[in-house]
Amino acid sequence: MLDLKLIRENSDAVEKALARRNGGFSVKPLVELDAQLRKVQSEWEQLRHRSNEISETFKTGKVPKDQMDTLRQESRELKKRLEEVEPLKNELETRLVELRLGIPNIPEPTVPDGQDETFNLEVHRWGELPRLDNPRAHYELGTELGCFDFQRGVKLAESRFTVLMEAGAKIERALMNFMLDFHSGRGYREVFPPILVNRQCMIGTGQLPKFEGDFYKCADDELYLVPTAEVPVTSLYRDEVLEEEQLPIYHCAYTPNFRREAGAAGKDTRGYIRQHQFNKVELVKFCLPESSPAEHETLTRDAELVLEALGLPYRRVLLCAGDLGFAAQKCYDLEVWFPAQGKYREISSCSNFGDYQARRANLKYRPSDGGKPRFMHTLNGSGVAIGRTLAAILENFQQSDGTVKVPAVLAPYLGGRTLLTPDGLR
RNA sequence: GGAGAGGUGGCUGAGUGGUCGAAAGCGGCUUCCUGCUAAGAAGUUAUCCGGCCAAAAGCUGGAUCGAGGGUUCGAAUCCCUCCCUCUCCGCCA
Repeated sequence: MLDLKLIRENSDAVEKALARRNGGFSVKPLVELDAQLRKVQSEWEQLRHRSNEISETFKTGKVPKDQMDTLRQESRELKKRLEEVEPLKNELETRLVELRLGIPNIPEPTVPDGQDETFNLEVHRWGELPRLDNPRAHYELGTELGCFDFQRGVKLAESRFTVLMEAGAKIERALMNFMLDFHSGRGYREVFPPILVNRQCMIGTGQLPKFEGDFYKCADDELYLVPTAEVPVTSLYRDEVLEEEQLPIYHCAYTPNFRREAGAAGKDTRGYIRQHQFNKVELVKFCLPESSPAEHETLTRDAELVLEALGLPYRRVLLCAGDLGFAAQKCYDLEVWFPAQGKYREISSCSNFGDYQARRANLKYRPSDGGKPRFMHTLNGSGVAIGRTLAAILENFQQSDGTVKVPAVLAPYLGGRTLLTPDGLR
């Protein structure tokens, strides 16, 4: 959510900044509604004021008998008028909030222009690409090695659900534990949040109300399956005022994630890249406004270190304004190399949200100089997506004999076994 | 799921129709005193929105005692609906 005063007083500048995004967002209707609301609010306040005055005179008990009825009458008339003005005021307020919730964050100045991912800027690359004559796709290789059962996944749920079998399940679990241990050893406090969350959480981080169709919802309970751990973890301190000394706060969290992939028909239909349910370890930071740019860099770096520890070649990309997520003001994607596809694919997305989510979720801190509570800044990034990591390991570390060398850092989580063969892990 | 109790300021907790944005205590902040590891005294201490103001300060209006509605000139207080928490029972990994 953007600052209403900022929109009101700099609507042209805000409009211009938002124009860098796709989607034709305009604050004009919001500015008009705001002016209208303030007019109505002013009348409403005057009515309430007079009404309060009348009550006040009663309170003193010094009202002559003959005036009491007149005042009572006036108050009743005020109330009648209020019954017209108040619903209007409420309606305008509701609409204003709805409009505000529908406005995305403003791209930060260092974010490049551009409408789509072709305008994203590569920041750097890491790792050597594997030399493979005929790299096989992770889904073929993984099925052969008994890691995936795609058909039965569909039988149990529907398309884009997969059963991980034996070595596949074990490596997935090893990755989960490895990433959690990795990050909690680097100052990220581990949390394991609810996977069903209420609507307020989804609004707080920016998923709702704009993207209603993208998420799974429990019909009878007004609860949503989390599309990312970002949602519950960012909401941890919702409606709280923390002390400045408590910041920054770093959390890491594993959750399964659920996405309807509504707009993704035909994309990545084969394989383990795009699932309705997938595992991810997420990093979330809460910090002071002035430190969020630096925190963004270190958070992204922490995600990169996971890929480096695993030995997976990747590149970092700075997203252009048109490719930026709704709530983000700046975002780096980490893309891991998929030899069979011959391209880099997103495996982590690290965003700085500024105070955008903090306004929505009401995340504040009290400055140590004793000033008024202020909105903090929030950041998060995948640290990293586990399913895609498994797929990348299969593709990058496959060998000519059909086996896969599993990264050594996972050995402690696999009973020391790091060679994936058709007969399982050895 | 059943029965009961309850939701008040950063916390504890009083308040059953106006004198209540709210006692008291704790905590926080400021000043004073003293001076040595702690204590005393006084004052101060919620959030949000609007207006005046270039802005801050300040002044001023409005809202907020779980949420929404109702009764009344007037609601933390009375009535209705909903949500949540706690205790006991039941059920259950």
